[in-house]
Amino acid sequence: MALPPTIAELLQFDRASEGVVAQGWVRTRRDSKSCSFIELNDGSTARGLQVVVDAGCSDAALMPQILTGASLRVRGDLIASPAAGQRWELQARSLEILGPCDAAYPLQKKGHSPEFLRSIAHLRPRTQLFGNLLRVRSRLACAVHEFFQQRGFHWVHTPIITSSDCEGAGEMFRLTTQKTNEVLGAKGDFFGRPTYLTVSGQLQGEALACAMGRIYTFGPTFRAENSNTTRHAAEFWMIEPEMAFFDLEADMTLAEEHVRFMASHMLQNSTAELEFFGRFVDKEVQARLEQTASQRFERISYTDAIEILLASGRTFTHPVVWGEGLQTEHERYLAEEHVRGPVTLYNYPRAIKPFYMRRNDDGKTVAAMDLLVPGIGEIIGGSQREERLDLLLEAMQAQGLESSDYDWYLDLRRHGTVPHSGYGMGFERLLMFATGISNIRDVIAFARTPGHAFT
RNA sequence: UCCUGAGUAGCUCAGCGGUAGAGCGGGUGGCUGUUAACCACUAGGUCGUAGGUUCGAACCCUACCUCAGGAGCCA
Repeated sequence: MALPPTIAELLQFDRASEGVVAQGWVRTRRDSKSCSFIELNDGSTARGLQVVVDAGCSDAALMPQILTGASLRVRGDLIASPAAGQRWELQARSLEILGPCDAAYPLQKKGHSPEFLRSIAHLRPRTQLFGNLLRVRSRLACAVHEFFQQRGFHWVHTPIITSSDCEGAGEMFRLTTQKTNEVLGAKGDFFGRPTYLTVSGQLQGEALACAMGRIYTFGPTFRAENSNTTRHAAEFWMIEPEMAFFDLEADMTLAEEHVRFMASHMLQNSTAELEFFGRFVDKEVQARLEQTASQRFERISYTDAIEILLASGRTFTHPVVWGEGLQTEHERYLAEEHVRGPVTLYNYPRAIKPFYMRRNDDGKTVAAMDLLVPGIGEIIGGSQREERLDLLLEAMQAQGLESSDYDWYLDLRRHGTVPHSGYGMGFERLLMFATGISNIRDVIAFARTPGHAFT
């Protein structure tokens, strides 16, 4: 038995066709003396199907009940549209209301504010904005796999439940079956030790890379930071490649190729969605993607970046000092004004970076890199990992970490250690870059941020 | 968590000391192969909550709640 066709499939027909069935939700209805026009959408495509119901149609009497939001099944003939605006339209023979929709339906034909749409997360997927976003999200997720699969990477699955309480990436959500007053990780607790939701699959990813060569993870990640910004969520999807025999140079090259690949993919495969985002969300989005897809990325060492900032003649709110982290205003200046495009910063001071990053020969810096894009800021953060046991132990000690907590991780350096590198890319941040949507809460269907875990 | 701003009709907002308004959406009628259609009429609001100032508060003051933007942290 054939699958019911989507509207996207109907619109791709190359000839008129009698007796087709279309199903979907009503976006708008317009009445004329001789007929009514219904725009029907089923999520398969940005443009809906125009259904024409002649006044003489046996089901024309249903028209007053066909309000925005109602779900319909329409049988009719797909014909070339005599009017401008669409190639095909469906001349209805019969209509069936699958689910009526009353006047309390909150979505209208007009645009809504993102804040209002967030309050109806279960209905906002029916808007054009979210339909377009969710289709892009799906395609770009596949594109991530294409990118890595073409380059000999293996997709691995690192655990979501983790027992290392210090993966070096922020506050963690505790996971327990204990009742309120019992101790996390006590004897009766499920795992018999404290467990958390993962903040990064990197450490396990290193173990897998030191066997499989090139691997990547792509899955949910959890951070319990009380961050209230347009770029942070408590639950987000992260892509973390980890490569044996890659130094920082190769790591940066891969990261740049990755961003460029995603930009090209968006331009080639999501043209209808991109046009929508360019019209209603961000006029610059297409130009930015084209620039990213074609331009060579700049690379600037941290030390040179400090020089550039000092020479800029700008007064920044936060002082520019070698050894301090770069503030958002500094990163914005570098990406948006100095380079005017994507830029990779590398070789950061040792003191401000985690223990696992590889110490450079100067003794002062580590082989770390951040890839910044205009408008979003950091989209990728990565490093070459410290593969030398003695230096790794030294770095752990300097940061007050207990080496016995990382025994299995240190073991990788004891048994056939190799130079290796990796990075993390925030998938939602990539989507923000690809669509121009400026708030992370609007690129994930059901966003989790501090105080918000509804739906 | 800190700083700033905002909460008025289902939605987007105007009103900023003197009897609550518009557009959209809903209803009714009209017009038109329409394209976020158009025209007329109509229903719809304890002005975030609780106090206070005043003859009188949506408007001024205080506290709280909620939301947004910026910062920190980062992906």
